[in-house]
Amino acid sequence: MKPETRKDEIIITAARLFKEKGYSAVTMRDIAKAMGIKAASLYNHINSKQEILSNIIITLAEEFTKGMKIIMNSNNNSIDDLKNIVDLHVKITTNNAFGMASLNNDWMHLEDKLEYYLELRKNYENNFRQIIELGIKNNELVSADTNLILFSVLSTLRSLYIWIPNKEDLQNTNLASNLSKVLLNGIIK
Amino acid sequence: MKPETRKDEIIITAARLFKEKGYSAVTMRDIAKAMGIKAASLYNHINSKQEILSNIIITLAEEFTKGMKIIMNSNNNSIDDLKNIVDLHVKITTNNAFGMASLNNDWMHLEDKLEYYLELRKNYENNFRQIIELGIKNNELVSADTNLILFSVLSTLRSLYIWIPNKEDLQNTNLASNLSKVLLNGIIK
DNA sequence: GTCTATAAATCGATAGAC
DNA sequence: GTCTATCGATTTATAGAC
Repeated sequence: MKPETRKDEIIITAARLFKEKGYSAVTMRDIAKAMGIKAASLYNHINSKQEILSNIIITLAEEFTKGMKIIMNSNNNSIDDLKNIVDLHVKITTNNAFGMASLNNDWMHLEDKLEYYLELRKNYENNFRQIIELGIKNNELVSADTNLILFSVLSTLRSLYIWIPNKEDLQNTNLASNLSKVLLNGIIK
Repeated sequence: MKPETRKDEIIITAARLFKEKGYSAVTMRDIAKAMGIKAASLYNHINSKQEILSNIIITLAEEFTKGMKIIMNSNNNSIDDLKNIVDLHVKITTNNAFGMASLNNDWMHLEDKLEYYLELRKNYENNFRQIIELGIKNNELVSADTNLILFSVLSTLRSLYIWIPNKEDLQNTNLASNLSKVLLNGIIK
């Protein structure tokens, strides 16, 4: 996420602050101060605080939608589909960990784009669930409750934005493949 | 979490609203309105909005600390320790899912109690890590990266508050034991 | 224990100069 | 593209009547 326009710069700065304190607790003055300008100047590039949030979240939600579409259209087995989903989350989160915080925690503050976001999220979860169900049907996955598996795996993937920035803790090299192993095979020897 | 005093009632109402929109986006008027009174009346029972948040979060953090202490003092093997940790999270979250949202998402808005909270969380994670490390050392757990296992399991447990209230999705009966199976044994057949 | 009224600070956003 | 100045609305919290 390199800023190419002044608008991008605002969005990236805002995403970083939103991650620290959440959308509602960050003021336009906070964003401006972090950029070394005054709050009024922001409005020469964006129309509202809401537009910043909307841009952060919808951009990411559409990336996930696009990635999931490719996975659904492949002819892989369920295990490989799941590995590709892990890859997708690691890749998007590594590229924009700050924005992922807004996607996870501030989507309810969307206004115009709230319904659209909820639609994208619903479709994503339904596709994810479909992959799990097919895996169970084909005897590739254990026959545990589908929603329990979905919840367990997706919770970990959605929390990646908290851990990925700490490069000391989690070596990013092969993070996706190591995470897939833990999620798929468990942790018992 | 049954309200016994008027103060409890305020805290429980606030926790429900904090879960929906986050601490910063909920006003004292919102809380009062949900209780059918005026905002000024709240101050006859609590001293500040901050005190409400602090009460919600610290109560829960101390419950986890207490539960972890019991687990650490038991002489179980690592697998049973992990199962007991899952039980602990399911139990506390089932009892107070709304409050868990604040614990996870609004801890950074703590003021006086922020340091204390961070201390409790650090100790909890260190104990958790110790259990995992011992499990790896004793050949009970796979020798994956300790922090990766900690991250993966803890992320799922911390997200329980989102899913547990949807009783349709996740049957709460045996949730803890089914979740332990998925987390420990994975999902591959 | 709840109310009305209001203080003091801060919010998002706009107008207009440079 | 950034600034100063400011508007109107909203925030937490208090004072004092009932």
